Amino acid sequence: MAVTIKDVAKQAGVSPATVSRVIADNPRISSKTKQKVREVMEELGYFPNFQARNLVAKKSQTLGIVMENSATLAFQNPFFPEVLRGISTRAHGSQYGLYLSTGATQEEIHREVVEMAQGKRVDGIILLYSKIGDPVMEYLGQCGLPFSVVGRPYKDPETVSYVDNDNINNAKETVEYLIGLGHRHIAFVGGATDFVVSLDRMEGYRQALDQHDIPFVEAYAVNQELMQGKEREAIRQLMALDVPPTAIVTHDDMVAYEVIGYLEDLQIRVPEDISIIGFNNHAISKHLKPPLSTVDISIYELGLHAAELVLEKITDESVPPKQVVVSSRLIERGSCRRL
Amino acid sequence: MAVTIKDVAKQAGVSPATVSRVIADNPRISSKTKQKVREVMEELGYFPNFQARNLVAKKSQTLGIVMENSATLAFQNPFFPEVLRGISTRAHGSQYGLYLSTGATQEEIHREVVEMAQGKRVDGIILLYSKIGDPVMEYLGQCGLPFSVVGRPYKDPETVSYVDNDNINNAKETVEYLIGLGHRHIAFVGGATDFVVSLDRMEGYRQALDQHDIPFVEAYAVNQELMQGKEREAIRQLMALDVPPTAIVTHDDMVAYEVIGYLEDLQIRVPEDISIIGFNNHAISKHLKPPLSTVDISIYELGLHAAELVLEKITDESVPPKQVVVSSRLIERGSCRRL
DNA sequence: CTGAAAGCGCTTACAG
DNA sequence: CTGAAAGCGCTTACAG
Repeated sequence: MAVTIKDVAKQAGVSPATVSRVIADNPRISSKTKQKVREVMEELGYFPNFQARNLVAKKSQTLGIVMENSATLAFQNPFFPEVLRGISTRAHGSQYGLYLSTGATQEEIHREVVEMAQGKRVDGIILLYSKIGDPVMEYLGQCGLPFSVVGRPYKDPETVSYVDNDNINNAKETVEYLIGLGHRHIAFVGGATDFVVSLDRMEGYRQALDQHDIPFVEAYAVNQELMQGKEREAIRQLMALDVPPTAIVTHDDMVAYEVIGYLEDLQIRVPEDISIIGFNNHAISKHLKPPLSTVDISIYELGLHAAELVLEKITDESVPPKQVVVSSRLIERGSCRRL
Repeated sequence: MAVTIKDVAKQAGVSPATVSRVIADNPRISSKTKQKVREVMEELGYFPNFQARNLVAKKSQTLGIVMENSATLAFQNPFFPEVLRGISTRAHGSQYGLYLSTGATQEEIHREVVEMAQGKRVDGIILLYSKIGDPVMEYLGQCGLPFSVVGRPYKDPETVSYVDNDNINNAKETVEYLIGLGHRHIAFVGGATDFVVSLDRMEGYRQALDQHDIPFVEAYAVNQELMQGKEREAIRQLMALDVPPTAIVTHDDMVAYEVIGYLEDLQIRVPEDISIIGFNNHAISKHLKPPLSTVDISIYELGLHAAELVLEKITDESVPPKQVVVSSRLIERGSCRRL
């Protein structure tokens, strides 16, 4: 059996209550007693039982991390480890542990979150994505548990603490960068349209076109739903248009790599024949040929702030919801050319 | 306050013990009572408190994941999310949760592991790396907590449950593949030499050379310690040798990308002037130009088995240590050419 | 400055 | 088939 507070108490000739106070470094305990108890703890190899401690303290010193695991997408993308690194760093600084959701479907995730919250497994939750009509976000909003979101909530964003990039502006500036290079026929390959980030980037794309009096061409705007897994065919069709685009903005570097591959198969060269720009600045993007121009979104910072936001809420429930915008920057490399 | 077992008991007109038994689906409870209790649970929105339940059950239904976080390396590498996906899938299947270590230094990690184990925070641990003289592994071996390792332990491997690739053979076959293409001057860019996987791959490299009567050239074998962060310079020196290599094996795809970049700066083309092969088959490697030949090590499977192994140990402490070898395969793409 | 007692929310022999 | 009681390992008013 593991050594408990009672064993220490007996050995040190004090009461369990005193041992408990020594652990908490209660100032009302004499330093002699503290020292004695600490020696015994050392000697017996005592370690506090978290379950017991958390049960009475009504907290867990743990943050729940909820991610989209469906289709293994979140895991494939380097976004996840990097945001986790940010969260981990901040959580560790406040002695918080990390508990990961493992569910694959939306239902499983939802159930897990309810269990985490109701079962008092975690003191707060970080939601790593924001999608439209998400029951998980809905539940979090109601249940009262502190939480933060990476990404702007679709509904009532001002009522929740979240961290995000200015995705609309990012996309806008990205498109304007291409316009500045002389492009007028710019396509956009977006992500799943139930994610807010996808909507925002599409919105920025449209805004940029609008402001520069470039008509929005339906066929230039592609997204995951439209492609239905047939990315190759979608790109083929895009390039087979009467007026094919001279530049493509993709919502993620990984997608950019794929698109570049499809284009090559069509004997279309980047950047000679077409310019490509990505998003998220993966670690390998600079090693590509041509090196991929992209938008760095400071993923690590997103994680850091997400953790900071929940931790704030946990420390003081009454703190009003807070929104943090993390800066992004366009990184020019070799995948776009001036027309 | 959250609703407890007592509230349910009162409302249902039974004792708390009965409610507890209904939760556990104890067969000795009449189905009428069960139904009634379940209705009340539903009605009141009851959820069991994990802390309390775990305290008495002396288990946590949680697996601890311990990773190397130093220098942010583990996080950058796609290995981590993929192995986590495997673990997550298996753990979820057995209703186990995942608890992540957050420490950055070896000392912090060690302390965390001791806390996880002694504090009964987790029922078992998966160690995501194997290095020489690792105090964490040492501790795990002694403390009696079920654990498994991704990677062969350096000391007494037969006494611990681990999953690994046959790294020696992988490297050997990789080198032999290059020999088969007519290469005789083959360099090896390895990882940190305190990781067992690095040693193994180096060993396989030497074995292949030996068996084909190719002398081992000291200057051809580079590793992380030797380079000391000056990878570019190391590659320059390598190529400036009197007899420069005609092929380079790198211990990870990410390293291969970098090396390719440095080579290009030296006006050395891949695969025309030199062949390159990587390890671990990152998702983007196929999109590179040239597409990177590499060794796929079934990372997802590694995670799956690692979880399986701890879970086995947790279910039955007496089960003997088990070793699983996960298959790997060389993927020929465009980065190597026949001499 | 320290201890006895109650209690956190649950489970599980022990009775009946 | 069900309940009363003890207990998991800790913390924290309440006394003194």
